[in-house]
Amino acid sequence: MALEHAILVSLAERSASGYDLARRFDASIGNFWKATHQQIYKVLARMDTDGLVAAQVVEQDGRPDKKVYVITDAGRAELEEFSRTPTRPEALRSELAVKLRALPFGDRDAIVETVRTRRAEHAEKLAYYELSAKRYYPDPDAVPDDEVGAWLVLRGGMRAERTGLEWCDEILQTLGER
Amino acid sequence: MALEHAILVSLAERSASGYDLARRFDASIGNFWKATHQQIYKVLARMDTDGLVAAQVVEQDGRPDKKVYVITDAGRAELEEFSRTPTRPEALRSELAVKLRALPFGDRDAIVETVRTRRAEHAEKLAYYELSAKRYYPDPDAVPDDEVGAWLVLRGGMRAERTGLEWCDEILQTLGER
DNA sequence: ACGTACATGTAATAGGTTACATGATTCA
DNA sequence: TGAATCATGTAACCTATTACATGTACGT
Repeated sequence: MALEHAILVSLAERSASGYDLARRFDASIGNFWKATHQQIYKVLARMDTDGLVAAQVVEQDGRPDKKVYVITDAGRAELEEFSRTPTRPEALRSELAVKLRALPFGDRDAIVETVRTRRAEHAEKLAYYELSAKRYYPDPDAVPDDEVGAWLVLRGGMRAERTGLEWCDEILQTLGER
Repeated sequence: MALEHAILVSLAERSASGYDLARRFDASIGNFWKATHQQIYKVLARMDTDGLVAAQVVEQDGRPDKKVYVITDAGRAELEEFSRTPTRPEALRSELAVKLRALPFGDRDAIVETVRTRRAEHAEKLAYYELSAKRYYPDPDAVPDDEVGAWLVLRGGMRAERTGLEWCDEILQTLGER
């Protein structure tokens, strides 16, 4: 399971509570790995019993107590081990593709509308990535060594969104001509 | 669940046994929706009891009997309904991205090797798609109306592979410089 | 008075993977 | 004799989603 490893990476960068992690999975990490808070709490609990992370209860005033999780040596070892295991090609599942194949058996206008919506989603995400890039890495030739990974992931995200957007345009143009 | 719909699309195109479907999910449909034969048999059985498909046992000589599944009217209605429901953005999960973020905590050489492997996979798949395109759609301006969906999906596949490949090149170049 | 942020979880269900199981035919 | 193709499934397990559940503090 790679959610485990995504959490380890996140905790290696900075210790956090389950709640904090859930927010990270809504933003930065969420750009390439989605997870809900329910799932995070569950996996975190198992990782705790497995010794990959250690929890420390922090009392706060005016706010509920929180459990701050810290990556352990075993966790760091697991992360290193993970980096050494081969990654198999991602099993892709494109519902949009299923719908395109369903064109002869479905509602063409509705499918076109779905593509328009998808196009807007790609455009929005691309704009967001470009803004992040400008903000955090104003000079692409001066990205700090320990942030190259994050930078490359951001670059990948931009590429993927741009490609998705262009694909939508091709679909709309092709279907519009007929 | 969209596996259900992928199966309906496939059966709408042509009736098939579970085994046939499993092979299609290894090739054509498998380019955008993965499923194993175990999963297909399970879902197919449920779809049968739900009345979306109907099975007919065909005896063969020299080969085991097979159950040929045919899409029913209810199945066609479900497919049309599916084409009308909005599709939410795909929840992406990129293990490669997790590994890139793990660069400061892992084995750099191993990660680079993973990227090289991934690059080769993209190249292979791209070549395969391009061959398919040349074979089945030699004239892109003369794609039959009922095959535009399939053609557009193929185009999307090519775009995605090319983008993945280019991303790998960027990663290798960036990491090679440091 | 209402919504949002903070904070952590359980329970039920759905979806998916891996391993196991069987048996005939065809081809090298 | 052994591997590949045809053909269909069960069982155990893991992963993920959706719904439910609770309670404080702060701002408007």
